[in-house]
Amino acid sequence: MTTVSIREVAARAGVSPGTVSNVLNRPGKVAAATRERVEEAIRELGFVRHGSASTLRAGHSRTLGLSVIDIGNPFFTDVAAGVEDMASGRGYAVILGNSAGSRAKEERNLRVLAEQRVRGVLITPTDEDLTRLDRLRERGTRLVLVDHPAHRPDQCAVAVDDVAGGRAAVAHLLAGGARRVAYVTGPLTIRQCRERRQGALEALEAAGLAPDRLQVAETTAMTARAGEKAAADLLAEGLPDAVFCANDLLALGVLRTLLQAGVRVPDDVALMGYDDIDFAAASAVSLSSMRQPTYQLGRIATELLLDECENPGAHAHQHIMFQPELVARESTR
Amino acid sequence: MTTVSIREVAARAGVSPGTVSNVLNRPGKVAAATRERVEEAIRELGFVRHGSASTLRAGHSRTLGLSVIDIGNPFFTDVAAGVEDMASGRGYAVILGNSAGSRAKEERNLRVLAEQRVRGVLITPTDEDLTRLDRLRERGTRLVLVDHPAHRPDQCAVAVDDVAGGRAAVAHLLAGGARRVAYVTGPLTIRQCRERRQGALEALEAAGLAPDRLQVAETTAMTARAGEKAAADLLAEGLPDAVFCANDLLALGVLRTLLQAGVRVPDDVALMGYDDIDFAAASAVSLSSMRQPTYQLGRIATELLLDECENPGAHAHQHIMFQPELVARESTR
DNA sequence: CCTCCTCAGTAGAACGTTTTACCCCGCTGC
DNA sequence: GCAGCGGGGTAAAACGTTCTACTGAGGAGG
Repeated sequence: MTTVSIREVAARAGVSPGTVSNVLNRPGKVAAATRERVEEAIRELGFVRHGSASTLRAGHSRTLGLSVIDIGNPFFTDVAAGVEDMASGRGYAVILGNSAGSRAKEERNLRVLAEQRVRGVLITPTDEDLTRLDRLRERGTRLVLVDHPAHRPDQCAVAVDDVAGGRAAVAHLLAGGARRVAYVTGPLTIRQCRERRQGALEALEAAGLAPDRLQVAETTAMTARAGEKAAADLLAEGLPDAVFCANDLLALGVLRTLLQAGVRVPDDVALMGYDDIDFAAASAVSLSSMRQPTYQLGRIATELLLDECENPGAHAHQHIMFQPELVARESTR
Repeated sequence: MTTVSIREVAARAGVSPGTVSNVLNRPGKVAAATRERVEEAIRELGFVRHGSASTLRAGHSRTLGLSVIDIGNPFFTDVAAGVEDMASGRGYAVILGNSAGSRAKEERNLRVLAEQRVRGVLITPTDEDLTRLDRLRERGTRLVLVDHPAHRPDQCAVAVDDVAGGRAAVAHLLAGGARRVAYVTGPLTIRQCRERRQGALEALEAAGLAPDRLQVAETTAMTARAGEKAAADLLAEGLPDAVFCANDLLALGVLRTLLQAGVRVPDDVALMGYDDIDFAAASAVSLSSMRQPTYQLGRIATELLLDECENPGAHAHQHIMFQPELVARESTR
């Protein structure tokens, strides 16, 4: 219970508290002999630096905030794993916030992060109104957008080209012979969903087909359960030649429902997901999907953020855009 | 950049800093009129409490630590979702640590949590040596074990009965006619893996079969990839009647490899997983599994932890043990 | 009229670091 | 012999809260 402070370490090592602080933060500035004495005292007393005191005085912490849309989605856990690896390798802690697609929850999480005075924030925003993010930046919190393009030049962002992804996915379905395609998507307030639709439309146009060949089915969540519901609706309304889903969770739900209804995939209906989560390859009919470099996304975003935090002068803002990759499996054979 | 402090709020509202603090922490102690003046000043200035200063002075923070074994495993993300919901509902932030099964990484994460002076820690330990946890406790950090039974009475723990789970799983396989069972498991240093094996052996014994009917295949990780490798080995050595996997990720890997090799599941080999992750039901052959109340696990553990933190006097330590539930699907028909 | 209480609020000392300004000492160069 | 310098260290003032002890003001009770 009694927590040992820098002062006691100093007393034991026969130096001043300032020197202990130097050993902790700028070991080079301390003579080798004294440094060893201090380090020994630290070990003997089991001293652990009080992060809050340090943050308070130094004006910045060694924690990052990570705000994601759905922690249950393997896409985001892969991103989170990348973030966590990079951050903890550099001695930073990560505070996780799950906005669960709700803007209110996202705001609550950002508030918590602001109170904690995190050094920087990695965020996949739930919607397009990024002014509240500017407010954070004004208060000195660095920000990197993840899986979202930059909304202003003086900012880092790491994203994947969703229009290209949607285009490639639907082009693939059309190449397989489909002429009527359903797009099962999460809320169109989500940028990714809109852009993938945009790409889908471009693919139709490139094939000389009218835009109304794309039948849009919007769900309220991007989960397998929502996918099941959407598939049930499709069954009731009449099936298209192919279904393109805005992510793999939706696609797995669609797949499950279609198979249960005796629909053959891909013979009756071809199916494409998005994200290429690990489970896509293991599903009942293995799922074609658009692969994204998720883990890399997390790592690189974190690297940019830490660079911006630690070398504010030299830092050059970057807008990185990855290209997704088509992975064709049974569901579109 | 210039951060507004409690002092400026006080000046604007024409009160002392102490009163502002009271408005923040004990609104009841302040007359309604003054409180409103203060709240207005807070709004106008965009004041956000400095969490570190608060922690430093008050002696405890409003953050919890969560240390899990594998953030890529849906089992743990479900737990994490439960933790996050409960914690953020009560105004706490969650610092996430992924030990990735490595003890060294777990220790590094715990160190970070100690520095942050988190109010309490939720942890699924990577191994059985819990003395380092006692060290945390001595320093005043409350601790709740998640998916692990308590190692001492003065401590809360929320777990699921793994011996019963292993027993039920293998009993189910034996009831289906299997006489030789392979147990594909992660490192046996992990308690869950050992106890499920124990249960498996008990099931054999109850059926009057010798323990050597259980062929143990130990992998280095509990991932789909490790499962694929284990299945390849089984194929080389000669297949058993049934395979019981220590978790669903392993089982999905095993399934994928078996099917690719032309083995029919369940006709040639029956297969059981563990955890009943969402994806188990959607796999090529839908997977029988042992369901655990994951989200509840996270919620309840957090509730116990917060109770212990906030009412240290009244708190009664609890050892909660859930029972897993058998979910039979195609892979064991 | 005096004492005692409660209510509402204040002043000021913590909390454990980091940082700034400064000191001392021995050495170098002239 | 002395100015100048740099290495190694110290003292003390912050940082923004919370908390403890205290002050007045207004009643209530005797």
